[in-house]
Amino acid sequence: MGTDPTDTAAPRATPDEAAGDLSPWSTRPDPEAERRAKRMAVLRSAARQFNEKGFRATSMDDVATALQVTKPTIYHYFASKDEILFECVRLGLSQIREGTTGAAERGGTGLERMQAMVHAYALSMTHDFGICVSRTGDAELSPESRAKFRALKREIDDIVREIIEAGIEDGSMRSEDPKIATFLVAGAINWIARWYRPDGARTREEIADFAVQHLTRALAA
Amino acid sequence: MGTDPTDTAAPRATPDEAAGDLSPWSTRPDPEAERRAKRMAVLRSAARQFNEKGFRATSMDDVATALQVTKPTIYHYFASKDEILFECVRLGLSQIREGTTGAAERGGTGLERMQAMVHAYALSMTHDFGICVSRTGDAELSPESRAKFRALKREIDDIVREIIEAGIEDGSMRSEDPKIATFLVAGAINWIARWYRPDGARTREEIADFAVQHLTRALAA
DNA sequence: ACGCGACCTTACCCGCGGGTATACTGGCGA
DNA sequence: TCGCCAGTATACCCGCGGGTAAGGTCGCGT
Repeated sequence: MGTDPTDTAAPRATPDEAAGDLSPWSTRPDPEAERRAKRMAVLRSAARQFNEKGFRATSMDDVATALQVTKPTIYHYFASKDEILFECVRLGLSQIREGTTGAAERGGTGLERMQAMVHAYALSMTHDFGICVSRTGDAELSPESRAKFRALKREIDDIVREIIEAGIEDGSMRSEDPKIATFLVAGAINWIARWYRPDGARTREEIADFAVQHLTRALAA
Repeated sequence: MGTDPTDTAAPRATPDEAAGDLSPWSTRPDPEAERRAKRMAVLRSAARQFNEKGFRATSMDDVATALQVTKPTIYHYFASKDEILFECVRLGLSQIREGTTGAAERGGTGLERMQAMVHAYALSMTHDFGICVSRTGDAELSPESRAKFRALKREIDDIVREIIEAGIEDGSMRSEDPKIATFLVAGAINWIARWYRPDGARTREEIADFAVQHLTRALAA
């Protein structure tokens, strides 16, 4: 049993000093990178099932069995179902934010930045966590998570609105009500998550490109 | 008790013949109109709560107590929670369909019909049952209801797409992919249900008017 | 060697909520 | 005056699912 010398690992060099844990030697199977990888696997699997069956209709047993483990294993990595959902939408929102802020900070006219922004945003809506953002209603989160969720979504809306306002200011765009225009644009993009299918007639990129074309036409001066 | 002659009704004329039940005399408190009114009250109350808290988070007790009755009373009028949700979305969808088909069948260019269609559709998304349509995911319905729900939604999409295609044909509109354009337009409109608040800065009509202006600009030739 | 701690299991708890069995009431027709 | 039926209530059932208690195993550092 325990006496079997399964010496599968590489030569274990005795760390000549307490050189921290950065040494590429040390323990082979990684300290906590594995933990993060497992957390990530849980989130991916959960997000996919949430998107398919809905959050409430997906039980923790569903999440666990999809990963071939049992429920308490999941709870070893996450405190609650709410935390899992929140992490999913947080990941989705940070991906969207990276894309949209990247577009906002690049050079060019407002219209050009808008084009880059729509492209990045639309692409995000075809990936698991982005879909999760669109499909998750405020009601499914705990009050605290809901507050953070709303704040993060609001950030995205603000970025979009600021780009539109900048475009109006520099004359490359026009709209009588940038606030409502923002909601309509965001709605068209968010809704992609509801109908996009990976095996559909169009690729992600084609959809994103078309969304850019269609949505900017409504605002171009 | 029962001897109290509460003769609140109009003079009860003895029906001189078995003249059916169409006579405006006959029994005062109506035969089944009241039943329909009560069913409708249940649906209204349920829809509002579904929109506010979400379908799964709204219990049948919630629906009942909001109407100052108890659960079995609700089940006297509806067979299941699923039926209630389905009736809500059916009402919402038929309202949308009336508006959009009305627009499709009126005269004028494709663009003009599109304007009328967007206006009616957007208006529907600011009313209880329309909001219900937008917020209800396929996953919350039973398999049978889900199939019907999808078929009805598909009808709406078809109407929108046909208007767009007609507009392209008559030269009043242009788009490289009417199918995806339909989804983007429908998405922008459906999403209204997610952010519209009756006490917001804009009235329903203002929002609908602006949606017309914004969304048709993306497709006008 | 030994024990400790990370990890994963089996087995369980318990509240919530959809739905029901049953019984009471009041009004209408005969 | 009797019974029937629509309508409503009280009290209950029970399965589902989030979350936990407690124990086993493996691999590491000492």
